[in-house]
Amino acid sequence: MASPPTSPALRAKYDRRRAQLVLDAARIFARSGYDQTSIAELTDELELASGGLYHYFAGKEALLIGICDELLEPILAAAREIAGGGEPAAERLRALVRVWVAHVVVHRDHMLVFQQERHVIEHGAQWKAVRDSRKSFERIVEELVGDVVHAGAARGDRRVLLAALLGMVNHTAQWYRPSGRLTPQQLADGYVDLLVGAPG
Amino acid sequence: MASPPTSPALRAKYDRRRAQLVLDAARIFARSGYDQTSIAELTDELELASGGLYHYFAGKEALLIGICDELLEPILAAAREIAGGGEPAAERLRALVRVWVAHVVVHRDHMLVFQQERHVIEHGAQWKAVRDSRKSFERIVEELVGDVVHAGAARGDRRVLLAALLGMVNHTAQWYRPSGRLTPQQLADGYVDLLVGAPG
DNA sequence: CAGCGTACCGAATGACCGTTCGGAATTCTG
DNA sequence: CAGAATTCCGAACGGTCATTCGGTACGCTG
Repeated sequence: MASPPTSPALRAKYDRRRAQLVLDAARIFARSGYDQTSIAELTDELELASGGLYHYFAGKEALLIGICDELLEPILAAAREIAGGGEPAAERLRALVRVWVAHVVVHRDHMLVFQQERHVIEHGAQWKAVRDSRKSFERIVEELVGDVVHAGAARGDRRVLLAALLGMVNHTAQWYRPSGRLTPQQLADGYVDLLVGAPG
Repeated sequence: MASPPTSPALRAKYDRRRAQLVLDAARIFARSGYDQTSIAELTDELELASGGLYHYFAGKEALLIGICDELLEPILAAAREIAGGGEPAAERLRALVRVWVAHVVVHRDHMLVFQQERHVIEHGAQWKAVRDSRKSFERIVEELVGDVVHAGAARGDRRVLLAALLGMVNHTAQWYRPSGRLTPQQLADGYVDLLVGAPG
């Protein structure tokens, strides 16, 4: 991999190009699989020669790390902000699930790749940062669910509620299509209503 | 791949050996990834020379098909039986989720491999049978959820309920460990209680 | 405009991988 | 026990893959 440009203007352009490549790669990997997609196929679709890719990434795995970073970092920051607010726990939970579901819907490709390559992420040495981000996010959700339970607003065991919530939202990437009739917010509210008690 | 033995006694032994290999392969693939695991690594752990594997399987992909079959066929049969019973819809749903969660817990490795290789299964030509099984199962769940909604026992939109249920149960494979404090049945009941209305 | 950093190219390379196959060893069968 | 079927071996093969690197063209900077 070449070093990024030194001048700030060129550096910004380099970063933008790099981020776009990550975005496109996520789409391709989500459709065809990370391992099953060769560098040749990938660069064909990216309209880049195989060597050109290595101008931006140290290797194929660096692309994967880029995809995970684009996925995890924004939602982790949003979650910290929302969970730390002063509103009642049930309201914070609803707000978090709303932005979370919206994030999953927008980053569907990233999610699919992330889930596909779960075992690499869980075991590889250079994946610690990604694992930590994921764990931090889940801990925020866990605490928030605990708060809701403690406030008496929840409908079940906190471990079950947490597992159910993580499952519902993560699974959304597998089936949700923006062309459907449910908006992300309706979906998020539907999920939260299952957890916190509301009229059937 | 060699033909299976003709004599019934030997055929049974052959089938048992084959099933055991599928089981062990599921564990190895779940841990290390289907694509990232070479035949050499796989056969090392199976304590079988690389050539020996091809006595039982036409190729690496046949192993994957075996894993999916072991996963889908029993639960599909059970689902048909339960969903077709005469009990009230909510009871049938609870019964189904109980055996489903138990099945997921026992076949955790199969589930992880199945989810990992989602895109292969969704797109490959020789995967139609597996896709159909999966689709059949989900349709049974979908109809049963619809029945529960129709009976007035459910707590939300039927599309949301279906997505939530599929998400919760499938996601269980990602985190559940038999050494934990929740039994599969407690977990299943917890999931169902979220959907059908019960005291908070 | 000079020259230099940046962006990209694409053939070459070496490693690895799934599969094959001839044969050895073992187990069944009559 | 003889012959046949079965089970397994493991080196060899052809193909594919990620990565490298010397080189070219472009565009920014001074």
